[in-house]
Amino acid sequence: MEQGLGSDSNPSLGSIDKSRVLDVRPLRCLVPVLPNPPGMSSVSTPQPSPFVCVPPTGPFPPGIHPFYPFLVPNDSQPNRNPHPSGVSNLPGNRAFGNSIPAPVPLNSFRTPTPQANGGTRQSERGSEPVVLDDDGYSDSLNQSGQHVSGFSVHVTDTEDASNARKRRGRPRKSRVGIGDNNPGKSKDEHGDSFDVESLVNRFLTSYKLKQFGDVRRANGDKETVDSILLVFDLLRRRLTQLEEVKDMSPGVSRRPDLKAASLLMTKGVRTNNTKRIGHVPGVEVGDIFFFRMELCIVGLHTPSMAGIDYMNVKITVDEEPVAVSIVSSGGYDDQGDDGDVLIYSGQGGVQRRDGQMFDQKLERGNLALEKSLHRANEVRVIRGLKDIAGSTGKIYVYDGLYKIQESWTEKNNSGCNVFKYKLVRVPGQPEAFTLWKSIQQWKNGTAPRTGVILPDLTSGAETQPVSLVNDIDDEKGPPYFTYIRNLKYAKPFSTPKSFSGCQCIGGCQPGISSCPCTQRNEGYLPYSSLGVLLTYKPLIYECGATCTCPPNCRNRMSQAGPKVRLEIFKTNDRGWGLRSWDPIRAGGFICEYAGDAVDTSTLGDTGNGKEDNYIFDATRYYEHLEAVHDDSDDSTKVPFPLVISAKINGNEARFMNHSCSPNVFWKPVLRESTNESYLHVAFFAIRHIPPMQELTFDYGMVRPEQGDRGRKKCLCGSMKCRGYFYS
DNA sequence: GATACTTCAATGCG
DNA sequence: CCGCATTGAAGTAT
Repeated sequence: MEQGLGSDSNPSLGSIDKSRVLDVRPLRCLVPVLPNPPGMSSVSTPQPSPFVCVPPTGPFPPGIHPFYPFLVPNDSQPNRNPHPSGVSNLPGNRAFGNSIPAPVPLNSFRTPTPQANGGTRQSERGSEPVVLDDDGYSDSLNQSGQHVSGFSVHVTDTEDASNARKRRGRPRKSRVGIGDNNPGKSKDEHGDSFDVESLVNRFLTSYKLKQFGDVRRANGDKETVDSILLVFDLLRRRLTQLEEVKDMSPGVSRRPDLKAASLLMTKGVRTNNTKRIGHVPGVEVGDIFFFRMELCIVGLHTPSMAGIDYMNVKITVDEEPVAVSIVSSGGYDDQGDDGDVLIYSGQGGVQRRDGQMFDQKLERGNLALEKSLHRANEVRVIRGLKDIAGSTGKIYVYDGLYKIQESWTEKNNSGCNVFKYKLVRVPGQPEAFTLWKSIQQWKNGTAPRTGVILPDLTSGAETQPVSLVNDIDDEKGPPYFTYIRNLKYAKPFSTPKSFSGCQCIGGCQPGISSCPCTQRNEGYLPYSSLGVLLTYKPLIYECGATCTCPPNCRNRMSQAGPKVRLEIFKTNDRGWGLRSWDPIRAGGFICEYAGDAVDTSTLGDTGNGKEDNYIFDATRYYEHLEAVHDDSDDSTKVPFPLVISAKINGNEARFMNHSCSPNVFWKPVLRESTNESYLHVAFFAIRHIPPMQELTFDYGMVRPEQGDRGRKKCLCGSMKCRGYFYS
């Protein structure tokens, strides 16, 4: 099938377009020279360049297009390349046979600690030294050891802020005040701009992103990356909620993702701003994303649409483009089913207006990939997959570093030349994309999940099975308990005045102001259509027994049970734990805490008697995980006396372990009917959670009057670990 | 420095 | 559930 035209790996093919092949011809052994990487001059680490400066010498070899400014150095060049992996005999160099000296990878900035990405996913430690001030802000240190801080949001001289000024001066359709022709003005009349602007500021304060120096913008760390992604998605969800109640005026597209990113970027809130080859600090192999803009604001892949990201690297006098990352998500005819191998198509060759095809050219990203091939540089690979949960939309998986092994051109269906690049994953990295493939096989039955003790703990009670797995030792399972779907009450939590419920046909919809359930939630539905939490309110009002809407109403999210495929598994050192085969996006519903509601008036008597390790206590002190809530209703911060025991009856939530750096939080949910109302506890993802990452939440601190009962040593291993927790 | 151009998005409609 | 048109924003190139 494949034409193999102009293939480096198939030089024997005769009838090919020679002129085209010429352009693809490998660059010959360029010696990397990197005295001072661009963009780093002001903040560079005081580290001498390991590279040797070799000026261009000699004539161009015959056949080499003069496009390349470099020449073949003589063979006595010293090789002080610090890169660990010896690079030689790359198939891509076959066209030049054995006379090619080993290509030397071009390093730009070294990721401060490659370990941050090479270690296990469990590690939550940051990759850069961070110093805590008195004020608690984690500022980086500059070269002379001084704190770099004092970034003022409105007036700075940073590149980002000046860009922001430029943008502000020019009217843009995408500004947040929808339909507002004077962005930044008339905030009184356009409530949205004011609300959103103050909301952003509140987020930035809460997540310590206001003190945001150039250093932190240039180089990220885990905490910074997490915070930025967190704020991005909180903003995006709130904007979604605000927009979905409005009528769609034709010609205006709803892009909360772009708006959220734009709001952050105009304030200079982004990180890993300086491009680099190799890993990006704060982003781990296996991390997942749901929007291209997320990749952009954390510096993993900066183009908002294009598939190839590259940077110009200075070699003596000239510059040379080198690829830093690619996104493979189905836009072209890539082949990546082999897991660790990816055949990536070059860019271009299609007119976006009319879809007309033509030959791809060796320019831009294609040229950068070609250079990276002959430099033997590593390229970050992000794999885009279809999001199974939401039929629309994609998931982007950071699959780590690859090396380009060879390149060639092919004819596509229209007979036009397309560049192809064969990338092979650098060994020794944590499993990422291949794990997704394994899970897919577990699901469709083509490969067994090892260590399964019980395929479905719920016995079909839930729409998704919950399996019990132990693939590390002989333990046959936790002590016996009865699976129940919901929290059980001996008596109603409270009796409301009178709540007749809604009559929404086909489920509650946004923007229906007459819906009593919408009214209870102050005008907005608390969940998106995909089951993602949109509201910041401290209490969610779901539809209850007297509502006539169907069970799949989106305001019955926690009643419907888990939508992700959960697994109870044996951990290394913390007993049994909970994790998900499916990715969970930030704000995504996971499950409720089922069990028996404990009569708190008698808790003191019974609690001392026997050990109960399956207690959920909502009366404890919990840190503000979201750190924000609408200031309109402080009154609804309910200190409700709910205690649940899941010792005898319970669901998968009873296996969720504690962590001082959790990825899950809980929120109270009220389900009301005419005469009774019941309070429940629902769990949601704090951030995007990749498959098979353990789900944990903060068990909270007991109040002083509760004593030290249940205090245990914490093994969560996070950087912020308190050292203990209360079971 | 402004402006044009390119681009493996994301959405909503028919 | 798809194909299609539409609106987009960042970064690079001019």
